[in-house]
Formats: sequence, C-alpha cells, structure tokens
Amino acid sequence: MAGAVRVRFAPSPTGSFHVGSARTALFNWLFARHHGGAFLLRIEDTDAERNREDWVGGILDALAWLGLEPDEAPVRQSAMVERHQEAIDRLLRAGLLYACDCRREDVEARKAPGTPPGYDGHCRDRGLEPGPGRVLRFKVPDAGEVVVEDVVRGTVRFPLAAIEDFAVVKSTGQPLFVLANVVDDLAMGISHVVRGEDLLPSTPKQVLLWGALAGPARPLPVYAHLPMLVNEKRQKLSKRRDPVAVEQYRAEGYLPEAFVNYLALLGWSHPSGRELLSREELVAAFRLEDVNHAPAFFDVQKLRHLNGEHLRRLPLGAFVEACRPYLTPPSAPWPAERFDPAVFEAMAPLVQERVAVLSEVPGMVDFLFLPDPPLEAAAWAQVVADPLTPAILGGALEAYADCPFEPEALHQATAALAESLGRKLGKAQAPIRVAVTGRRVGPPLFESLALLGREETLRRLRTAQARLAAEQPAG
RNA sequence: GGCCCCAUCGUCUAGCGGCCAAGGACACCACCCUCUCAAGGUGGAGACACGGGUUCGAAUCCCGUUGGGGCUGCCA
Repeated sequence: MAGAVRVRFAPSPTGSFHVGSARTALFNWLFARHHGGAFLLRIEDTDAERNREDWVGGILDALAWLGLEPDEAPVRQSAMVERHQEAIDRLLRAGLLYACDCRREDVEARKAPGTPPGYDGHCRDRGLEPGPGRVLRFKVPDAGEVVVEDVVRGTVRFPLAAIEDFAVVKSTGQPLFVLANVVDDLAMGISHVVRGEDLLPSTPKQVLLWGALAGPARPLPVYAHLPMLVNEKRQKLSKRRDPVAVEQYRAEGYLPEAFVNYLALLGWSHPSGRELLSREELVAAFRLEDVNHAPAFFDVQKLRHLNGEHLRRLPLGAFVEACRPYLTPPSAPWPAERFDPAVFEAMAPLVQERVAVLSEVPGMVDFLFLPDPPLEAAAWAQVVADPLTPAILGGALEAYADCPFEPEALHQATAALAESLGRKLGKAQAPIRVAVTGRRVGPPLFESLALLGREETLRRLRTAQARLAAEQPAG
C-alpha cells in the first residue's frame, strides 16, 4: 500500500557508536513504530579503508541495548555492488555521467579568484572514456533549482547553478556515498529518509539521482532532517573531543530506557510537557512534524537526573538485577567471595534512592564487603579536628556493646549518647560513620551498622580509636 | 568565499497573532523535612539577539542586520 512507512538507519562503521547516531536511529525507530511501519538497518561499509568489522558489532550491540532492533535482517551496502554497478551503467547510457581525470590541485589551479567553489566542469565535454584512474561525475543542469519538501524544515530551495558536477563513482569503479545511498534506498523501498541535518546539502544531489534512476512509479522519499547534537561550544559533536560513545554511558550505568527517554527529548517534546516518559509513551506521541529546528546540546547533567528517576521507579528486584554487573570485580572493589547478596538486597532500597547511575552503587556499599574500607582523608581530618570525637567513639563503643543490634535501637542509643554530650544527632553520628564506613556520607547509618553486625562495628570503632590515639599523642 | 540551516532563561524546551507583565524541566540559590547524603516540599534568581515592517494587537507573520552552525573529498 502506498502509505506504508519504511525507514532505515544507515550508519557507517567508522568508529564507536555515537550518541548522535543513537538519536537518529531512535527517531527513525519511533517514527516507524508510531506508524506501524518497518525500521531497517543498513551498514554503509563501502569505504574499505575506514571500515572495521568490530565497529559493525558495536553498532549492533548498541542498537540491541537501546532496544532499537531492526525489523529485517541488516543490509550490508558492500553486498549491493551489482545493483550499484547496474545503476552506474544506466546513468552512463543515459548520458548523465562523464569521466574525469582532474586532480584536486588541477581544479584549484585553474580557478580564478572569485569563481564559485567546487568542480569547474573541465572534463564535461572532453569525451573521456570511463576507466581506471577516472572518476565519474554527474552532469548537473546549469539552470533551475531543486526544491526539497522537508518535514522538519519546510521547503528548502537549492539553485542548481551553485551545485557542481559532483563525483558519483570513484576512480576504482566504486560508487560514492551520494549514489550508493540512493540506489539502496530505492532497492529497500524506503519511504522516508530521516537523518541528520549535516546531510541536507547532499539532498539536492540525491534528488537528482533519484529522479534519474527511479521510475515514475517511485516518487521521492519524504525527507526529514533532524537538528544536530552539539557540544557546549555549539559545535557538532565530535568523536575526538566530546564524550560521545554510547558504550561509555552504558558502562557508567545508565539504563537504556533512561537513555532513550533523554535522547527523545533532544529536539522533541511530549505534548503533555512531561519529561519522564516510557518507550510506549514516546512511540504513541512521536511526530516528525513536531521536531525542533535548532541544534540541541547533549547535557549529561540532565541525562543523569533522568536516569535517577528511572532507577528509582524500578521495582526493587529489577534494581538489584540491574546492579549485578557492578557488584563483582573488577567493577566492585571487594573480592568476589566477600560479597553477600542477602546483605546487598537488604541495603538496596536505601541505595536505590541515592544513586543517579549504577556505577555509583559500589561506593555506597563497599564498607559492607571490604575488610577494611579505605578512609577518606578529608573525612578523617574532620574527625580528628573534632574535640568530641574521643567521647563519641568511646560512648558508642560502650552503648553498642549491649544494645539490640537493629536500626531503631541503635538510633535510640546514639541519640542518647548525643544528648549526653550536648550535640545534635546529625553532628554526633559523623565520627561514627567515618570510623565504620570510611566516608562522610552514605546510606543511613543505623541500617548500615545493623547490617555490618555488632562484632565488626565494634572492631572498626576500636581501630579508629587507636588510630586517633596514635595521631594525637596525649596532650 | 559559495550554498544551506538555525536563533525563547546557563541548558533542554512550551508557545504556532490576543488566554504571555512568557509556562515547565535540569542546573543554581534559600528555606523546610531530616541520623549524613539523597529523595521530597516551598520559594527565588534567570530568556523572546537586534532593527524595521504587517496588524487594533507580535515571542508568534514578512524583510534586513548580527550571531551561531552545517556542507563545500575519488569519507559516509
């Protein structure tokens, strides 16, 4: 049927999977799902020089992680060579291409100051035979214009006079991106081309090629050029200088649903104004017409916040499950055999509302599984500086020796101790926390102590006492 | 240089001629809650780039300026 939606995400495997690519893939996927259409994947691997097989794996892994799996088997552009060759032959027979042996320097040298940039059409009428060492160029009409109706940008006009006779086939006979892309879209029955705005300038060329290759039965695809993702300097995100690897965010402990949620908010927003959205809500409301025009800054702060929201909404079991990869070495600082799942699960609800990314989990619970948790220097210094520390440590040792070792009783005992010393509980518990966990902040103290157990708690309090005495010779 | 795109709080955005002395979210500040930290609550600071039109009326439409960005390869 005429209205069937078929979109494709067409990355080239030239590096680790990029957040900008993920956003493009997501918008294609959302659009396809919203319309009950097909989301396809095409690996554009025609440039053997820069493609690596492990990058292909990276794309597949990242898409699977994000839950953006293609509806049909992925297409390898390199497997479409016959089709490409056939298209080249047809264009040649139609007299739309010509061979050219100009080198870049030659073109530059011919150019008088002030002339338009790009290729000057030098070989257009030289009648060169196609062959090795010669590229094939498309004869762009000298006058007229190409009008692109872009769903997000509206009508965009390109005067043909400003478009050079662009190369479509390398001197090796290999098709260039601009051609292969069109041939493949035609072959795959693509109805909508949803891609980054950086490809807008190549669109008139592709429209020309599509017109030359597609029959009247194949109208142009609908184009939609998404705004770029930029860094804090408002430049297109770059692999070199910006943290753009999706894999890195995954490793840091972002949830795929949070990542997808955040990406969807870059250049689009839900009509309700709500920002915490499920995948289903995104699909239901997504419309290309509502996509913004302006570039968007990829703000990790906001991603973090959203991830925290998603994390907190997870059922406890799912949260514990999500934590799993972070609870064993090398992610976790403790030896695997010291980890006790039951203890972690008991602490998990308190951890869940305190972390924004999963990689922060080990730091919240390490004192439970490390024989001697590392002591934060600043925290210890504060304890040392506090004149009441000896009294608090001593008082705690005494109080905890025979009080029931459960949170409420520990709370009461510590509160009583604090009162006897004329200090607020909040301040009084600090030296105890540092002595036992090595840190100034962490999950609620009395739950922590109860889980650690009386014996170990007392041992750590004594250790701290001894350390204090050693550092502060009586005086 | 040429072609093209873009322009609301620091950031992501709502707004599609009157309901806007511009709303929400993140970040920030203050207070509350509180065993630390989070979470939560309340309040605060914070934007229509500029100039011309059009109109009874413009953040919204048009033109220009300025500023940003993209493309300009025998990469994709």
